[in-house]
Parts: sequence; structure tokens; C-alpha cells
Amino acid sequence: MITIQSKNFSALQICMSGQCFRMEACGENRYRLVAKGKYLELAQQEEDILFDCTQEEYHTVWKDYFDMETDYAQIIAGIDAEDTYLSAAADYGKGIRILHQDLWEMIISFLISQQNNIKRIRKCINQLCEKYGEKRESANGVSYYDFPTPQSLAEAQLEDLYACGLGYRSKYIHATANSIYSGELDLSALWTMNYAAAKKELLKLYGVGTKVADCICLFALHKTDAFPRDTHINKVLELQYPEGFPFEKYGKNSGILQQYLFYYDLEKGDLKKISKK
DNA sequence: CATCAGGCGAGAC
DNA sequence: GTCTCGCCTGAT
Repeated sequence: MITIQSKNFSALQICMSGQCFRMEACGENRYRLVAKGKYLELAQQEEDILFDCTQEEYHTVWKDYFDMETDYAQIIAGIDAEDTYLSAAADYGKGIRILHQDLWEMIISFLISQQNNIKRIRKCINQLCEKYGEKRESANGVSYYDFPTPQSLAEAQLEDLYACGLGYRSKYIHATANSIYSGELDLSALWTMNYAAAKKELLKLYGVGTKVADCICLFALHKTDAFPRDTHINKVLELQYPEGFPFEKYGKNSGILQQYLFYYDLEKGDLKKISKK
């Protein structure tokens, strides 16, 4: 168990921001995550984050995964002070970080995310992992399922994928898994490309459109100039940026700002639901 | 019962 | 190129 001090890190916000579907709360200020084939528990008390792992594992795996070396406060400080909406959104979600997630896992996860809600996305992914992922056990004895390999999903029967509650996305996963497992699309090549080239390549996958491709670019390839446009963001752009979002001003930070805008709108929607009850 | 959830592909034009 | 339409499924 090691403690890291960090400002602008909120395990809760990372968990709720909908970029990582395999991180969840598991008690008071406690969270668990399966990523990089590993199981991690963390706890947070204000600026102290307790990682339940060795020093070495933190430095070789989690420091990069959670993007700990990036100064998000500085990015937020670069927001135009006259943009009160963006300033409020960034302040609200200042603990979010753009994770460095697995490319293959993000492709499948965001295929599932389309026209879907976060609760059901998690359920679908968990079912896939339990059915097709390898069962493992952490150092402290917690059993978990790793994310399925390209081979395991490529070899899955379409009807069995439907049985995981994936709906019409089943055929996208079936086809995309086969494209990747067969080598028709070489994932390793994407790492050498810039944002535009990587996106163009991802769009060749059946079921991957502009929005899903942007999510993969941002959350796996860490192309922070990618700016995924979903229903929330489109609503925000329409209401707050009728003249268009100032991409020229924010450049490579646009994708990070997108996350603040997305999370702010998502949470406000949830608050409305709660107040109705 | 309709509508919506972090859209996409297919077909019409 | 742009537009419309249908689509699995569960929650409200």
C-alpha cells in the first residue's frame, strides 16, 4: 500500500466521467479497477490517494495509467476567463484525468457505448468479461475477470454475443473483433499515427463512426485534440457555443475540456433525476 | 405506451 | 456530400 499526494485527482470523478467502465466504487472513498490485466484497489482522502500495490507497480503501471505526470490545474488555468460556462465545468470536474487505457478494450467498450447508457454499458462489458475473459486472482485474493482477448471475441458466436444483452451492437463487435484478430487492421500501427490518421484508420472498423473513433483516440491513444461529440456535447455546443467551440484557442487541450463539458452536463442531468424523487 | 441512452450503417437524393 | 430511418434493450 503506497500513498501518493496529488491535487486535481478525484477517483470518484474519474469513475463517474464515463471513460472507464471497469472502475467502480466499493465502499466509503474506496474504488476498484481492472485494467492492464491487473486488479487495483484505491482509497482517497482529499489529496492523499492510497494505491493498494507495490511501489514498483505504481511506477511502472498506474502512474502512466492515471496520467499522474500531467498538470491538469495548468490546463484549467489556460481557460479563457470570459468563458464562464467552461470555467464552471472545469472547476466542477477538476479531478478528472484522461486515462491511458487499452486500445483494444476501448474499441469494444465504445462500440457498446453507442445509443446506450453508462449503467447498461457497464453491465454489458461485465457480462463479456465473465463469459469470455480469463478469470484471475489478485495478490490479496480477490478474483476478477480480465477483458476478453481479440481472439476470444473473434471466435465467439454471434448469437452468444446477443445473449450478453449487447443488442444490435453484437454484429459490430463480431465483425470488428474479426478484423483485428485477422490482422486486417493492425492496431500497433495506430500508435505511430497522428490524430487524423488514426481516426481515419479506426473508421474502417464496422460499427465505428466518428464519435466512437474520437473516444478511442482520446481514451486509448491519448490524442487530446480529439473532441468526441455525443448528445450531451451537441446540446452544450448548441446552447453555449452557437458560434462554435474555440478549437483554435485550445488546440491539444480540446479533448480534455470536452471531458469537463461532458461530465458537467451528465451530472446535472443526474441531479435533476434525484431531485424529482 | 412513448422516449431516451456518450451512434451507426444503409439507402435515397 | 447530406439527410432520414431503423435498430437491441432496459429504465422512466
